[in-house]
This record gives sequence, C-alpha cells and structure tokens, in this order.
Amino acid sequence: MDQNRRAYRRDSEENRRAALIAATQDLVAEGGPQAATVRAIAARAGVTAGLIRHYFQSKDELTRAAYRSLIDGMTSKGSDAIEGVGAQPEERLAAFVSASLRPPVLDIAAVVLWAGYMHKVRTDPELLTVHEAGYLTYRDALQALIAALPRTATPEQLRGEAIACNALIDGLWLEGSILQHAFAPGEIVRIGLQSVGAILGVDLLAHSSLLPDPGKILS
Amino acid sequence: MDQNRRAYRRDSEENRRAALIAATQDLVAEGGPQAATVRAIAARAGVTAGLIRHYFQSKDELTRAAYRSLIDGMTSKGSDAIEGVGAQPEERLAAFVSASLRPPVLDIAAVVLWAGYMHKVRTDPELLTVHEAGYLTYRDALQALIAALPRTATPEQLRGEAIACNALIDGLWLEGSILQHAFAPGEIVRIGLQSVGAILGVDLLAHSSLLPDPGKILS
DNA sequence: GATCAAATTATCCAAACGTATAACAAACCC
DNA sequence: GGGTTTGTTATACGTTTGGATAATTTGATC
Repeated sequence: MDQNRRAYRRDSEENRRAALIAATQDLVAEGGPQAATVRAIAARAGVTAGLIRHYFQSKDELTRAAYRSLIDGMTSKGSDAIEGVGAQPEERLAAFVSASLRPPVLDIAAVVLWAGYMHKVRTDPELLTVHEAGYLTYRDALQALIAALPRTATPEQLRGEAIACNALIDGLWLEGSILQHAFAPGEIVRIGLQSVGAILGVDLLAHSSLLPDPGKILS
Repeated sequence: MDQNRRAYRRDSEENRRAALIAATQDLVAEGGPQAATVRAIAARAGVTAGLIRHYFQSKDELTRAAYRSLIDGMTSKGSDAIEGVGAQPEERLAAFVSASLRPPVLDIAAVVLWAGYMHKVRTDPELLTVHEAGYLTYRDALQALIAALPRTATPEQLRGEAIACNALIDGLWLEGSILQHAFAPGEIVRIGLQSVGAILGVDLLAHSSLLPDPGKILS
C-alpha cells in the first residue's frame, strides 16, 4: 500500500456526474470557459482528473452535459414561480416575469456562464438543439400565460407577442445582470412588468406585489 | 541572408494593429475565445506571433483593443442608419430599430463574438467600462429618438421606455441571430417595430418601409 | 551607398493542456 | 474472509500555450 496515495470514498455515478457538472459550471461562471480545465474541474469536485474520463467520454461530453443542465435549470425557474400563485391570469403572468428578472436568474454569474457556451452552441448541432428546445419551452410557457389573459387575439398575434415579451425579458436579464449598479433596486422588474403590459395591453403592475419581500430586497 | 527566412514588408503601426484586431475578432467569432491563440491570430493577420508583442504589451491588451473595436462598431451601426432619413420622428426611430435587427448586426457571428468577451467584461474593470459606455451611448441615442416623438413624457418615463426598448432590441437581436431559421424573413424586424411602438404608444409600422429592399430580402 | 533605428522573424522556454494507460483499493458477493 | 469487480488515483506522453530574447531584414536618412 502506498502511504502517499490519496484517500477516497466511492460514490454513486449520479453524485459524481452531478458534482463534475456543478464544478464545471462554477468554473465557467467564475473564470470563463478557459478556466474549466479538466484538472481544475476535478479539483473543484474533490476528485482527480482521470475520473472525468471515467464518467464522460471526453471533456466535450462533460461540457455538453453541463450546458444541458444549465438550460434546464434556467427555463424551469420561470415555470416554478407560477406554482402556488392565484388563478388570475394577470397575476400569474406578472409572477412569471418577475421571477425571471430577479436573482438567482438575474445574476452576472449566470450571464457569464450562459455566454461561455455561446460558441459551442453555434458549433455543436446537439447544443443548438438544446438551446432551441430551452428557448421554445420558455416561450411557450409565456405564450400560454398570455393566451389566458382576458383578451381576444389571433394565433399569429399571440406568437408575435410571446416572441416580443421573451426578447424583452432576455434583454432586461442581460443588461440588468451585467450593469447591476446602473439600475435602482427593483427597477428592472418594474420596467419589465410595465413594458410587457404595454405590449399586451394589460396592466401588470396593478396585479403584482412589486415587493414580494421588501426586507430581502433592502438587505 | 537566410534563404529560408520569411519575406515580409514593413507596414504602418495603424495597419498592423487593425489587422491583428480584425484577425482576433474573426477567430473569436469562428472558434470562440480559445481559438484566438497568439499563433492563430498572427497567422490570420499574415505575420508571425512575435509581432503581437511588438504592438501590444500582452495578448490581454490585444484582447481589450479588439473588444473596444467591436463595441464601437456595433453601437455606431444604429446611429449610422438614421443619417439621411427624413426628419419625421417616427420614421427615424423605425430606421434605428430596423437597422439593429438586420444584418450585419443581426448575425450569429456577431453574437458569438460578443458573448466570447462576456467573461472578461466581468473580470476586467476596463472592459466593463467599455461595455457600459457602449450600452449607454446606444440607449441615449434611442432615448433621444423617443423624446422627439410627438408625445408628452416625463424624464423618468423616458428613461424607463429607453431601457425597455433597448432590452427588447437586445433580446430580439440575440434570439434572431442564434435561431435564424426559427423566424420568417423580416419577422424579427416587424415584431421589433410593432413592440417598440406598443411600448411607446405610437405606430412605427406605418412609418417604416417594411421592406426597404425587397429584392435583397428575397435573395 | 554606407549607416542606423525600427520592424519583423526565428528560436527557445517553462507551464499547462487533454488524453491514455497502468496501478491501486474500496465495496460487494458468495 | 478470499476473490472479483470497478471506482479512483497516479503517472506519463505529446501538443500547445503565452511570453521572452536573439537574430535579421527593411526602409529611411544623410
């Protein structure tokens, strides 16, 4: 037995894969794609580099898995927010929009992480599929909420409105995250609700508790 | 004289720096930040790697210069578009919006290039300043066009509207570029004009020649 | 046309990269 | 509790990285 050999505990495939994916995301968010080397990922996950290739065919495959995990997480956050909210359509839409424009979604680390994968999304057809599926899932959820509003709208109109509201949220998410100091607390959410309302011809501000937890916002 | 030594011509500092910056942008757009190695950049620019350090203190400084160049180029495209357009406020705003949602701005390579710098923007205070300056320049130009509309609006309202319209354009630019095939030709521009108009309470579609060059759009 | 500063190339270096493979040991089975 | 499996570590390899420095050629000056 080698005294200098590192002690370790076996773990389930599930846990190891999750740990490696989380480590990858952390490193990309902190230091960009270049920081996510196999050695750094392994160190962050508390294992040695060789183990990566035991669970993933290559580093690229780990990268793909990490991107899938990111997209799944981000798109689900929106839908999670409308669970437990009242049945009033305006209220539900407002909750959906608000959740996407507040931490942990509105977060510079999330933007950096997302942007770090952009190039691979363009290059790798599989990742483009993941991106598109995530985008459409989110947009469809948004469109369903819009369709539930007490208005009459053609399918074409609904599609355009969903695309526009989605884009508005994306843009606010981007700049609100990157230039956090350039906006007042709650300003991004307020502008989002106001503008989505303007696009759809409804008043969302009236149907949203602008400060769902004032204590936390001030802290 | 070494027969094998590479032949070369002297060039102005201006040209060399521009060539190196252009090569850097090309490579980042094509293969992501990792593809922009000093050797690849030099090869693309038609020189040898050592020359980079002759004109830039380090690779990082070249990277910064390339990002500055990108931001300057993108923000100016919007303002360029309203030159020569009639004096009618709606018409000018429509031209500004349209230009930002069409090639060469609406372009997956531009998005990938922009995203490739995201991490450095977060890390490097100098790049964050460049980003913020570019963002504010564009938004201020937008706000000036909005202020010129035949309406009455408070400064606070104007600020919010400019932020919202800017975000809407950003979001449409992003998804319209990445998922080009998911939208009909001209759909992004139409949705942009329609939604910006809805936010501001004016009809931009009526004031824009939706197909400024139908032949080109169909080709 | 000899001189000379500057532009450009060539070469070298230590470090870090992803990957491959062999050695080891922890948990499980019977 | 001995044997087997396989999760995990250790080590090595060839390549590429950004940076430093030396050698050389260019174009301008006088």
